[in-house]
Amino acid sequence: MRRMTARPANAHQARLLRLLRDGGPNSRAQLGDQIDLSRSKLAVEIDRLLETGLVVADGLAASRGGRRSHNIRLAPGLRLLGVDIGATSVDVAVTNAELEILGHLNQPMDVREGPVAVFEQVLDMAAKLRASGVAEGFDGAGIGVPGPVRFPEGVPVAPPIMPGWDGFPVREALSQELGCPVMVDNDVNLMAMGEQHAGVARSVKDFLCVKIGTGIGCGIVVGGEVYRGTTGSAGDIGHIQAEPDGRPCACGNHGCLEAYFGGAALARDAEAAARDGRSAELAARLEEAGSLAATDVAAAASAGDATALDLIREGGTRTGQVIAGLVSFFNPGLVVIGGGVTGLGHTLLAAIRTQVYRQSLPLATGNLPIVLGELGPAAGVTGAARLISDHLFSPA
Amino acid sequence: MRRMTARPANAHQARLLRLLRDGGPNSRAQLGDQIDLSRSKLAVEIDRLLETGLVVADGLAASRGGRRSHNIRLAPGLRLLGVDIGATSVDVAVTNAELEILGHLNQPMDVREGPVAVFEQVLDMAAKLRASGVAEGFDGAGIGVPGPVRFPEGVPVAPPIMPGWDGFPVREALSQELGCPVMVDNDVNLMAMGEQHAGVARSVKDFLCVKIGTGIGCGIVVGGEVYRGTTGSAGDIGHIQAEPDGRPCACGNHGCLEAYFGGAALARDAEAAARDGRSAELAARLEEAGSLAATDVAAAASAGDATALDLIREGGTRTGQVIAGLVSFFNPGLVVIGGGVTGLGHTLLAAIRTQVYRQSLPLATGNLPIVLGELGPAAGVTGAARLISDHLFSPA
DNA sequence: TTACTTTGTCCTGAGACAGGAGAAAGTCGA
DNA sequence: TCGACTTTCTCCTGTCTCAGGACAAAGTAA
Repeated sequence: MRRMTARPANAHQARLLRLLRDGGPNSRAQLGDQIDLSRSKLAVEIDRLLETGLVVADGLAASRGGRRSHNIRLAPGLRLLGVDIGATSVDVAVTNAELEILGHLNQPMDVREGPVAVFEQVLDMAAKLRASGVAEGFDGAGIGVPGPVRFPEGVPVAPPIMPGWDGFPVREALSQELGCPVMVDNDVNLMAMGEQHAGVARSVKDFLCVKIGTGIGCGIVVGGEVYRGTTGSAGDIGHIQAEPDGRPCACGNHGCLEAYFGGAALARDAEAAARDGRSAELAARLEEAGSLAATDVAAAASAGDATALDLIREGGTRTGQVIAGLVSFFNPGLVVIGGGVTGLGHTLLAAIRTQVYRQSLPLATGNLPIVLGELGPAAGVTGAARLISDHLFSPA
Repeated sequence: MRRMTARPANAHQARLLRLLRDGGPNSRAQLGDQIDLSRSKLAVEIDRLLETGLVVADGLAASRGGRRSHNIRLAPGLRLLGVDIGATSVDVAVTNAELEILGHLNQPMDVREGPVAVFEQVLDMAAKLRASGVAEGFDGAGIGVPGPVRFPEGVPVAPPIMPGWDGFPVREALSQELGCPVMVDNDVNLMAMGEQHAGVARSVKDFLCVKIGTGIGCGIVVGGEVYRGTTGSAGDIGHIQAEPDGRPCACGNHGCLEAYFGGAALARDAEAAARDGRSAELAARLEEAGSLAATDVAAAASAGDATALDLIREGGTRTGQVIAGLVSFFNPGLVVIGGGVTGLGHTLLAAIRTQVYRQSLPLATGNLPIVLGELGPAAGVTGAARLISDHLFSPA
């Protein structure tokens, strides 16, 4: 299948494409209500978009009391690839132009095997999705990686948990393999974009999105745009000090948040609790599987195991301490908690909330919702699709 | 004198006014190099600005190898009032359109006396400056207050150290008294804008500006714009927890940064050190003055008093701990340290730097300058003038 | 004096754009 | 079934924006 190569010719067209992406198919008249353009100019720009094939006319809508309108929608054949590379697993999904997920695969993976092995797997998964019939090819791809990225070039920099990835030209390499435009970002930023597009953060301009997976990171959205910092490491909160002179951390410092919580720390603490007899429930699970993961703690907690609940509460309290500082500093309109560890659910959320509401300034917490992400594993891939669609729907 | 009431008619004119403000007088040709407009369009807009009186033609510049150019400059009679209200003193200054300070007064003041008394004093100071001949009237005024502000309305909200100010319509009241447009903001944000306009932060897009005065606050600049947060309390870092279960703080919590450092805490600790005999130097000063302030600690330190130096180092370390977390989170391109306590100078700066460089992520600190503000007390009033000039130089 | 550079003005044609007129297509009540 | 009214969409025209060429003005350098 011939892929879309067209790009909007001007800002008006870009605006229209984004309106159609975020609001779904719409008539000329209703688009006119959302954009500051005269009917005539609007008609001209839509005609041009129709010519390029970026949008299509799609039948008549129901009457709203007068002549029925022609529906305009984004090219139905447009396909985006969203890739969310985690520390221990990878998500690959295909979306249409409205960022609706048409196919989604998740596979275990070890990011430490390096970019070549990982992208072989990713391309294989993409091929499987193509074979399943949801796409004949891709018009663009967004990639999330679990570490800081030099965003303009799409290159990971100094990723602590990703040896072998430093400086690897992800964007360029994948763009060649896939034959379409590619954008690369931090996985946490993509989760924030996903929740902003289709999740709990719709219509919020300034918010934080805390992702607790193997490590802990935070997506920062300012004025509706992801803020990435000067070197692309903004939001790297896993190594903020939670306890002066506390536990040693893999990063070389002491007392980092990640030394106390996150998938890795939680698994280690759970194994310790299983071994020294504090929790029979966890010990049984360790016996069975040979090692423990965050999901085991979640299961033990929902089975009522007191030690597991304590581990979650303590981790939530530590995380809440750090978030409380960030809330005072950043004064967000919303805090979203997401990532693999959200399986810990409301025990975790309650601990975080308690700590933040107790410790942050009343003015900053007065109207501050702290909520779990609503998209789960779809957040990352949706955000990835959104990243590349923002790129495709910009004037060339 | 008749004040300027004209405002730029469109974005081009606004852009030109800001170029002239930030770059000084300039020829049409050189302005054309900095703005994306054709010579003809540029000439039309400049002619219109000349008609409104917002800019004036000001003689011929030296030849650059051809015909000499006419200098264009901002209206030389334009006068802005910059007001920086602190906890214990107030700065009032007059600037021209290029934000150069033409007159500057500083007086002690107690913000707790409430807005009516304070503004009486401010208006009196403004009248003194007018009487000194630097201004015949004001085209606009920027006001900084030491607490959070609902920015669009120009109203302080829930200011902890400013009882009686909550909800006082500062913008409206002063606009009536002065008969000119007024904008109100947090004093820390104005300091950041000042350092950005004329100080160490020129040409830096994303930076933090930590102001250590009576309390401790932080101005956040994202993409060249001050970020104020959802309710205007962004940057309120004085009550971030520096020590779990630490000293009680006036805010009701425990272990806040302001319980350990800032003008108020430093004075209290110094008095304690003087009383229990740890420092003869400080004891002598306490004897003499009846109370101690941060300046006494600074003087004792530069006289070589070990206890005073320790107090500064410890405070700097605490502050550095908090800033380290913010640097990991925000990944700024620059950190500016300012406020009254900068008299403590390089002892303080060294302690902060040590802590931040030790504790933050290498990627975030790799190229991160941490420097003292360069404008001193002029930062706040310059920022205030800049705030109102940004407003005046926006399309009406 | 001549050749060349820089600055600034004038003019024209291309395109952007708003809004009126009106055709097309529908609803609804009598 | 008919007429009044609404909504959608197209076409047209006049106004405004704007870029860039031509050219005049003013200077430098040899």
